[in-house]
Amino acid sequence: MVRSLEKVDMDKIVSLCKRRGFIFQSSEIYGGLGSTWDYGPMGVELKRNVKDAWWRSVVWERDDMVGLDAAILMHPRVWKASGHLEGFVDPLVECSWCHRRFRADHLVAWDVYGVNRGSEWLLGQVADVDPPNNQPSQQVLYEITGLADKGGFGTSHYKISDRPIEELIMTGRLPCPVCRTLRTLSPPRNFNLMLKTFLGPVEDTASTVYMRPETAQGIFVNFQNVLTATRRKLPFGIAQIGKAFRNEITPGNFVFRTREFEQMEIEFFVKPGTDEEWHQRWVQERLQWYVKLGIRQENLRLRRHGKDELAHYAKDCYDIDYRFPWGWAELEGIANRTDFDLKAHSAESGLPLAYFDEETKEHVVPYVIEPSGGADRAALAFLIDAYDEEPDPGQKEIRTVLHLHPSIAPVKVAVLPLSRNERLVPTARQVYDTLRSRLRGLVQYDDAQSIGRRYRRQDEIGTPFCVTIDFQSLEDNAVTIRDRDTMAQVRVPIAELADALAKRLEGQDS
RNA sequence: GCGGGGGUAGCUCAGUGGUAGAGCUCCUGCCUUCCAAGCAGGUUGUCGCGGGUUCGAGUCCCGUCCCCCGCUCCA
Repeated sequence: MVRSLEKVDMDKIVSLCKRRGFIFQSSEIYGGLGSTWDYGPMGVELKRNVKDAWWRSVVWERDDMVGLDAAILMHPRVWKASGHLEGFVDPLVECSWCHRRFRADHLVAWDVYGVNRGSEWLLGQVADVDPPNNQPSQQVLYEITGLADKGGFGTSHYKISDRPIEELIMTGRLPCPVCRTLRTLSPPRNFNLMLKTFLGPVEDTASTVYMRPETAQGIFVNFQNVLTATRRKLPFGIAQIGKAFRNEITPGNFVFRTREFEQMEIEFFVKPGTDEEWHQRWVQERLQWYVKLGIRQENLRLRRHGKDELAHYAKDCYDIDYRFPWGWAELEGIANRTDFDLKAHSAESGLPLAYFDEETKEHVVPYVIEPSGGADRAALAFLIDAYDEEPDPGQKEIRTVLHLHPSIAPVKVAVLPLSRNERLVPTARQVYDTLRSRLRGLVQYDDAQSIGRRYRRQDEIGTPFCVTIDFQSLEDNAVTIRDRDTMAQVRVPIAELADALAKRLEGQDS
């Protein structure tokens, strides 16, 4: 079974998602609403399975984790304390000539002075985006000072100094870092990435609240509650799955970046000093989760954030990236948030948020390791990685099949009578009824059209096993189990069918 | 926000001013044996939306929404 990424293009995925009921565009009959998507009957099963697998892995299978489900709407002061009100703002600068946009805080600017006989004068200004070395390039210097025409002279004649970016932009003498045009950069405009709404029926008197931009804060503000209620000792973690909202400037790539999305977040509280070790452990733990559920290792990578890339709360961060058809992109970030959040909420609320260490008889503010993944992104990655088109032996048709791990496949088993012949129906319905009650997960019944067509339909939604009832079944009380990946068939007595299927579905779990 | 491409049946798309189409899918019936099979039938459209020009608009004009690629960013 060779699955190459070249076969996957997003149009085919999007098309399959709609055709088979995985993902629909939201509000489609009204022309759609940008960046919002609805999960159909297959999609909701897939996404639930992904979330369940995550929950099982990080809560049920561990003894150092508990769960939580906090409200989406929280007190506005939460966002003041967390820094989102101030810091979750991208100051954007736009060049009116080339229409490129830059984050002002990613621009680095220098004044360039010429020096002659002890006096100095401003030759010009230079901007660059995330330069590798903290200096403007020689080429840029020549262009901005016009020295190239005069044959140029050495850098010893320059004096370079940093200045606040905003001030430089206002002077109009700072060129666009890409097209180098002068006087075209707009003043920085703040894009607050939080969605606002109003609490209370009358808009003018209602209070402004925010739709949470991350589920994490619900965990931090409940830290003391959980600690008291569960009598946990460090280290321990709190897991939460829930919707979050961000006014992304540029959403896109199907469900990859949307303004409403679902997070699977852990805040793992550890003693200061042990945080770096726990960080490494969680990075490996989380990476292996994707591998275990079937994502090919070569399509996954770890990427450590550069210092300049870190969020305002983070000391260190690794991304788990997946090789999407459009390139490497983040599935999950595992950050070391230090004691930033607990201390911030403690300061804002005036309440101590700390842990009493019985050994040292001291209060400590735990450090926090945060594995934070996107449920929608994970589901999409599983879908893409499972997608395959195989040549159909003997036929010219291609077989489209999702090689989904059984535990996340939307339909576990399909029950297919060989034909609609009425003699087959009672046995087929009986098998269907039994499997529905005995198996964990969705079981489908399909008797429409030829058996081959029905196999292909199930392949396309990634159903691991099909059970076929034929006329011989009426004689020997046995049915056929057909394997999605190999298309091989084995005959099993009906009495043993549920166990045989359960074994196959769970046997591939590890 | 800017540039480029696009929106016609469930899907992929054809249709450059004159009766809305094709392939696949889907549905019904027949078939005692297994991989989109065969035979016989059948359903499907606010041509993204709103205006305008015209005797007549899927087609031309204006506006608008949405999708894709790029610039940006994160889960």
